[in-house]
Amino acid sequence: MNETSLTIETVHEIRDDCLCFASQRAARRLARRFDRVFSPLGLTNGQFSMLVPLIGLWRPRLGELAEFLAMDAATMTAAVKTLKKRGLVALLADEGDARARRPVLTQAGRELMAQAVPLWRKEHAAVQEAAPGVKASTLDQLGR
Amino acid sequence: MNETSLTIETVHEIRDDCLCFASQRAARRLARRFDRVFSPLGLTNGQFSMLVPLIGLWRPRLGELAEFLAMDAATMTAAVKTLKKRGLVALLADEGDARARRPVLTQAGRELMAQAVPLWRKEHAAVQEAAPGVKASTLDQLGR
DNA sequence: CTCTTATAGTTTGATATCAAGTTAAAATGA
DNA sequence: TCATTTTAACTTGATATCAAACTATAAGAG
Repeated sequence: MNETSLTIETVHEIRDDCLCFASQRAARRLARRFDRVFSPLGLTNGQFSMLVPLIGLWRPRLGELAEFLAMDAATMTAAVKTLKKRGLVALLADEGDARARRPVLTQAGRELMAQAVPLWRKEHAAVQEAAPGVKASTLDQLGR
Repeated sequence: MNETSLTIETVHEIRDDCLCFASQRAARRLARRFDRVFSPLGLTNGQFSMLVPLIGLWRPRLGELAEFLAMDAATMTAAVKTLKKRGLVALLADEGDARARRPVLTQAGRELMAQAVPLWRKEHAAVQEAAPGVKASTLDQLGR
C-alpha cells in the first residue's frame, strides 16, 4: 500500500482537524462531568437526556425517541429497560399499533427530574462559560 | 421540590441549548459514520483514533495516551487489550518505571493504518463540507 | 533505610453502543 | 382474502465507558 499516507503531517492533520476525534473527546469530557453532577441522584447524563423530552406533552414511540437522541433502536431498548426497572418510566401500549410502545415519566421520574434540572442548569452555565464560542445548534449540524 | 422547574420552557431550553446532549448526539452520529467507513478493515472509529497518534515518533505511556484521548485509564486498558489481541499494537516496558507500559504500532498495525487513512480523508471531507462552520479546534474547548 | 504516600495500570461491575439477526404486527398488492 | 414486504421492537455478541477497589512500583519524609 501507499506508505506516503503515513507521514507526520498526516498524523498532525488528523489530530488537529478530525471532527470525529474531537467530538468523541468532547463527548467523553462532558459525559463525565454531567455523570458526576447527577450521581447523587443515581442518574447518568444519558438517562437525563432521555427523560427530558418526556417531561412535556410529547408521547413518542421508542423508535421516535431513539431517533431524536440519534441513537440506535437497540440502545433504546436496553436503556429503557434500566429506567423501567428503576421505576422512572412506564411503557404504554400504542393505540392502533400493537408493535409500538410509548415511554412516559412516572411520578417518581418526574420528581427526580425536578431535582436534576437545577443541577443541570448550574453545570451547564459553567460549561458554556468556559466555551463561549460553542453553540448546541452548531453541533446539531455535525455528522448529518 | 420546586415543581416550577419542570415547565415546557425548561424542556425546550435543555433540548435547544444543552451542550452535553448536543455533543452526545453528534458523537454518536459521527461514530456510526466512521465505524461504517472503517468496517471493511475491521476497525472502529475509536480504534483508529487510538492508533493515529502512534504513527509518528511519540511513545506515550498508556496513561498519557488515555489523557490525550480524554478517556479513562480503565477504558484504555480494555481498548489496548483488543488491539494487542489483533496484533495491531505491542506493549513495550518502560525504561526506568516498571509500572508503565508504552504501546507501539506493529508492522501489521502500520499497514492497516495506511489503508485506513485514505478512507478517513474521504469521509472527513464529506463531514466537513456538510458542517462548514464547525472546527475541531473549537470542539477541543468543550468540557474542559 | 524504612514508613508513608502517590502513581501506573488492572479488575470488576454496571451501563452504553451498534451490527446483525429475530419476532410479531402492519401495510401493500395480487 | 392471502402472500409478500415493510416496520417496531427485541435479542445477541462484541466493544466502549467510567467509578471504585485493587496491586505493584515509585517517590518522599523522617
